[in-house]
Amino acid sequence: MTSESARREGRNDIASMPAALVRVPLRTKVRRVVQRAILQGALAPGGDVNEAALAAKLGVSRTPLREALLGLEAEGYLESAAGRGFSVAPLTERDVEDIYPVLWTLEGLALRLSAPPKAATMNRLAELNRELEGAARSSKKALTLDRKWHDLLLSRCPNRQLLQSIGLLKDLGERYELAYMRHSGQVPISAKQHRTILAALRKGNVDRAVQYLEENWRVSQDFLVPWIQALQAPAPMRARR
Amino acid sequence: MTSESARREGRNDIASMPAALVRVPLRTKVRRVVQRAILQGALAPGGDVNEAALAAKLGVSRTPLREALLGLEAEGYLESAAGRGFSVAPLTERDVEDIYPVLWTLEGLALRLSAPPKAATMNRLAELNRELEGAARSSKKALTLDRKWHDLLLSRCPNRQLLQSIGLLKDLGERYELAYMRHSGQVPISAKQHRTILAALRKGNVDRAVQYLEENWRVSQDFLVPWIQALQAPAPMRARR
DNA sequence: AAGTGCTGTTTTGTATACAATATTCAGAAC
DNA sequence: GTTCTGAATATTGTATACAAAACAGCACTT
Repeated sequence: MTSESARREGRNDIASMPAALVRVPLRTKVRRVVQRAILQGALAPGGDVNEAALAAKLGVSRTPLREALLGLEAEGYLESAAGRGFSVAPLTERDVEDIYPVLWTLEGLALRLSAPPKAATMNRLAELNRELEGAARSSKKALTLDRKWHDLLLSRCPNRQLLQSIGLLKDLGERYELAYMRHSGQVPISAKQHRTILAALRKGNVDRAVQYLEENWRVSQDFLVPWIQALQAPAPMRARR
Repeated sequence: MTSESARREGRNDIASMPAALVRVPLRTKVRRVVQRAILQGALAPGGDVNEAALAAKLGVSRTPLREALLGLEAEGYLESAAGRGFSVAPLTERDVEDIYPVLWTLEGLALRLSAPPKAATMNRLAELNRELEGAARSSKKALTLDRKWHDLLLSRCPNRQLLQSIGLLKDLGERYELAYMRHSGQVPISAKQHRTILAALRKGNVDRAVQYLEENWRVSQDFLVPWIQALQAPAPMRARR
């Protein structure tokens, strides 16, 4: 519409130009880097963050670093105590038990709100799932594929707020999944649930699909909880600091 | 436990002392102030935020102010475009339609996860609701009471992550409700739904209670959507900037 | 009159400086 | 040897400084 009227009047259509020449603030880049460092465990859970040292390592000043850290704190990757700076949020059983129920509930809502997926999407979902089954159970690629699958599943959900919340929670969960992967060499993926979800959707049975979606996430939780319990039990000797 | 062993050894029990002498960072105080300014409309929706001016007005430097602004951006009160700073998030129909469904879904989950409320809590809820019915329909106090009621309803939910998300969403919603109040002199409260929720809970019918909870929030949404539509429709002449 | 290019001013984004609080560690007291 | 104390050090929280954009105005062209 814009473009048509513009063309009609002999002007160029600015609105539909290729790219908006993005200027990414330093704080944003820094944040991505630090977030990856946390996800990959390079910054150990529970460990303190030394601002000056980290800023130096990244080659930036403390200002954009702090802004990045504050953002990561808001998302739950970091904690901060007044006067003693930031520390990496520890991996806790409680967090796992808190995060996943919210996650599956929100994904369920998102699925309910979504327009029925197009046939092409359904096929792509099935294809992705086959890839997933083929991928090594131990590979990080499996996690990426799983994430892609879920994102595609919800791609027609019109509720932005919802999708954003879901994304944040998934990232938080991924932190645990990655840690689990590094520890056990495995990764909690369930291509089986994906198939049942798709089958239910093909029949137009959204309730069923939502139910399987919940089961899908529960698989992850059931992998993680015993692992993290074991992880935290063996060190009861040292008093807390 | 700590206190007993401490007393036995003749030391004072530091751990159970009255207060932890809280040192609140400036960024936190500033954030509260700015958040209130946004909620009360003192910072107009869509308007730009001039950092230097605001910092001067608050009597602080730009650093803690910026940290506060970034936090408020993460929560959805502000937006920021690279290179041109912060602006107050506009009030949009879309936001209302996005926020409330997530809100009632999460509150429903929280209610399901909660242990059955004690008798004393039930009585207090009923009492609060009577107060609410008594409060002027137009008063801000009604909003406060409503908030209190919901918080108490979910007070036994063990999922922190969930409660935090709910709190954030409620604050966002409150921004619309306050704006609506300032505009129309009324406030979307439904003490009726509260009664039905309590009745369902008394019968142990959580499903029913969750259903009424959804209706409760839908009342707010149904108040806000037409209002905001009317609010935005009258100005279609001016091209967007 | 609408558009263009220049110039001075604002405003943001980042870096640095400084003050106050935490932490550390050597030595004293027990 | 352990626990306390206090000076030395490190680290955070906030303020200020600076550089690079963005913005606003204005003469100039057409």
